[in-house]
Amino acid sequence: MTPTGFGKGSHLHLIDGSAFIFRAYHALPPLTRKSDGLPVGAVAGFCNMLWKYVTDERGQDAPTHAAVIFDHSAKTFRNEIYPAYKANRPEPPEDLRPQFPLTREATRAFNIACIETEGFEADDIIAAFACQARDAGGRVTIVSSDKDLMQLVGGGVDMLDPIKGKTIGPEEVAEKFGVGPDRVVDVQALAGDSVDNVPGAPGIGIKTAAQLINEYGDLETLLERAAEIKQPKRRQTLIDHAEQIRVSKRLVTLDCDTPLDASLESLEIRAPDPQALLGFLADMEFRTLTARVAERLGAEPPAVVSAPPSEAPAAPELPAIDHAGYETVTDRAALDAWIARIREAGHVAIDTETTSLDEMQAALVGISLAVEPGRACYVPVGHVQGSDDLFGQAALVEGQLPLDQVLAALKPVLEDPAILKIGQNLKYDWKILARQIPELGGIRMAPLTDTMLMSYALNAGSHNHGMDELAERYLGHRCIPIKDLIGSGKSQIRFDQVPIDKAAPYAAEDAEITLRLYRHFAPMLPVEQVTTAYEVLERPMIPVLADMELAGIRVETDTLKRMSNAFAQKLAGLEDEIHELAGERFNVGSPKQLGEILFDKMGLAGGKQGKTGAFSTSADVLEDLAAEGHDLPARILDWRQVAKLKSTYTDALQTHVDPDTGRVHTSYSITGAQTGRLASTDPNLQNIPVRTEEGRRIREAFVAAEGHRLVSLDYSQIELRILAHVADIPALKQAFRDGIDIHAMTASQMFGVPVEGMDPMIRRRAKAINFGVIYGISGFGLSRNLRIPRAEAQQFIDTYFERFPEIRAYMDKTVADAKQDGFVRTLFGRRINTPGINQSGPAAGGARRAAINAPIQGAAADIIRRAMIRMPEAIRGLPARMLLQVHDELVFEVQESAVEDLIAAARKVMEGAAEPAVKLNVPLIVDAGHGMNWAEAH
DNA sequence: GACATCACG
DNA sequence: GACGTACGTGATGTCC
Repeated sequence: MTPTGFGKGSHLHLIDGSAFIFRAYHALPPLTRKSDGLPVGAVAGFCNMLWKYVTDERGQDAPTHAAVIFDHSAKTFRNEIYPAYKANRPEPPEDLRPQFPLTREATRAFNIACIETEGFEADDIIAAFACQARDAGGRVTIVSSDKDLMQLVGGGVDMLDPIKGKTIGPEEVAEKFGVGPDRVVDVQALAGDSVDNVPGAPGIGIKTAAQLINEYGDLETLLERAAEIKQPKRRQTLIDHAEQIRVSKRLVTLDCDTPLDASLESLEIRAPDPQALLGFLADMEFRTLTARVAERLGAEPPAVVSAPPSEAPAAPELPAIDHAGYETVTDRAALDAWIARIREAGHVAIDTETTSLDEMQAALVGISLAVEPGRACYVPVGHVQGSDDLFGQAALVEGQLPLDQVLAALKPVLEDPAILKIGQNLKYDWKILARQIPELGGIRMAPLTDTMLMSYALNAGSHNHGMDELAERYLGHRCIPIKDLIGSGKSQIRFDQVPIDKAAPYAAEDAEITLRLYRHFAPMLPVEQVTTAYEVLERPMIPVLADMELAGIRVETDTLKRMSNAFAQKLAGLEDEIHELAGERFNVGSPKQLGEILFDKMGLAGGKQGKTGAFSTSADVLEDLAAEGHDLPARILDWRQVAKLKSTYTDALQTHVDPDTGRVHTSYSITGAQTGRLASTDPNLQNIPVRTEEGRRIREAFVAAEGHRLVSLDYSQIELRILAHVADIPALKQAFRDGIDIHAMTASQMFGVPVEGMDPMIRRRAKAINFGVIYGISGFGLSRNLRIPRAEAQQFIDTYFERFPEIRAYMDKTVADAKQDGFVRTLFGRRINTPGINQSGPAAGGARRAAINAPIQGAAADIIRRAMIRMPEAIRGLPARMLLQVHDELVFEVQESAVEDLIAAARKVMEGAAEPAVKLNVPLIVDAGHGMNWAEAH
């Protein structure tokens, strides 16, 4: 294509390549090329971003010219002006360095101009191109969100934040810097920049700088007239540091005269050469992207081979996932042949299809099996046709093997201790099969291994662990969406209504994918040193949780109904009162309408909040208003509390009582929380009210069966005890050994007051700090929690760290480890990835705090898991069942006569649960209670 | 489906 | 000086 010149009507995009790379690196988990282990995560992210950029629809706004600009070397002319410039930039991570040249290659593969010049920063090159293009009468868009480039905005130049998709024009720049783009460098010169090590004026930030520049017009005028400044400290700073400020300005000012190796014309947009682009992507072994690009370009995708290192024996090429080797089993001979295959292989990947996600209600529709990649079968047993009859039953499709015959044939295999059952979220299938053929005692599958739990042991913190996501991520395969079979929304059908020929490929694929995931993950466990965590903390949870869920807990619907009625009356009364106070009727449940009434109509203080610009009406805000004596917010708080209790608890809980068992059967997610905690859903039984008297009464509806009692045992202060152990804090450890009130001890040490006769207020503050520390405390957070001034909160924290210096050391070490390794570990070896830890900016704080919290919360989760896994054996012979787990509490149902025996046995297991893996140097203490219902037992 | 809110440890 | 600010969850109702 011949260059056609650059001028009016032309539109140049300048892409900040380095920003793309770092963004890609930190956004993605470490990824290596399969064949040789070359790190390619950042290249993958970079290519995905470029591809998204290239394929974005822009219509009229489409660029005519484009270039990606990179930094070439660390030393530039700025180091001659100021040697310390960018001196405190950390070295790029080890696994990122080899990826820099690959990103240049990627850019060329996309056929976009790739620009870098020795000795010049990307920002200056961008500036020079932008100035030239602007002077030639064209438009320029800088694709970056770097604030250092904002000085270039205006006169046909704007910016585009590639992540948020937001255009940055003069207004946005003014919003950020408080001055127009032409004065941005003046503000930056004054404020300096800690990241780039630009000194600026000490004690002056962007706000103050903008105020000064707006007052005096520009930096030179300001420095000349510095003597007129009223604030003495500020005046002296500017006078003393005038030279440093001028140097800073030279550092932040981008150079439009930077020499350029390429002409504007040469940046004209060119279509990529499919061969070159696909060749590069295949070489990088990016399966998904290669396929996507090939499809879009209408080209044949090249084979993506991850050849193993040449010295290793070649692994057999796996057949493609193409559904060709799938079989539908409809006769006894075929089923027996599959059972023989399973026996010979010694393992089987299994998946069940059912009519419902609720395992208590679900009926079995079919079973799929796989023993080797490329080959799987589906055994339909419950597909129906036609509509339901009067009893809600439809006719079975002809030709399916009888359900009971299939189950009776499979039971010996599924329970055979020599045959490994491989599944994805096996707890689901385990529960389904346990409920079948009750006359034969159900099917209790064993031994088990679970690809979802393997992924969790390896990758907790990096991503979720559902099959579709794992298949796409690790096998480069997109599964058939369930929506294609059952639809969605109102027209959704049950799986048993799906025709067998449509169901078979879907179901068989699930078994095959599971098998392939197993082959992928299993060898990684020892390499990543998570085998023990998987074997000890994950895998054994499956039957334990399945039995708890199947047991359920008895809930009295009548009690809930009575409460619902009482709440309804109370709500109606409160609503009348609220409308009266507001002077109009409105939806009390709408924060939007409430905000308008409180803050617009009544004019109460409490400005706008949040990114949506809406008023916050959260309990925090309303409590402050109520404390000032306003009645309306106080009534709203009352209404909210009752409404929550009614809707989430007394109403919703009734719908979860199983009609067959009269009990509520929650479902625990083993991989739902990043730290190793369980999560409870449908319904969530881990957040039943307890903190208020009115809420706690809901627990009265959770009752023991006839002749039984509920027993609750909970760990006392387990997270603080773990902190005392891992951070090795002598004062804390001693206090726990002596069994004294830990918060009172903390207060006594911090404020120098005796524990005896302590002011409850002081103790409350110490308690808040003790908890705050576990969460990665900040002065701001503590001040808000305690409603005290920030300075005071900060003072407490400083005193705390002074008194317990080991805590600071532990936190620093945890964060340093996370930064180096990309993960943290609990005492018991559980690994939690910390992908955001090396980010910069506001997100970094959150990642840092999460990294500090994870080993503590995670170790507590490990301990109770260890107790739960040992519990069935420890209480065998007692007429008792474990029903619920609430993070640090276990709830049992036991015959009246055995209450004390159960408490003794369970307490022994819980208090000794860390051992023998870890010998804690603080005692674990378990408190116990019992009663007719959960309120009494807790 | 996003957001705000609030229940728990 | 400024940034944004306690950790981990799930369910509900409103509003677009």
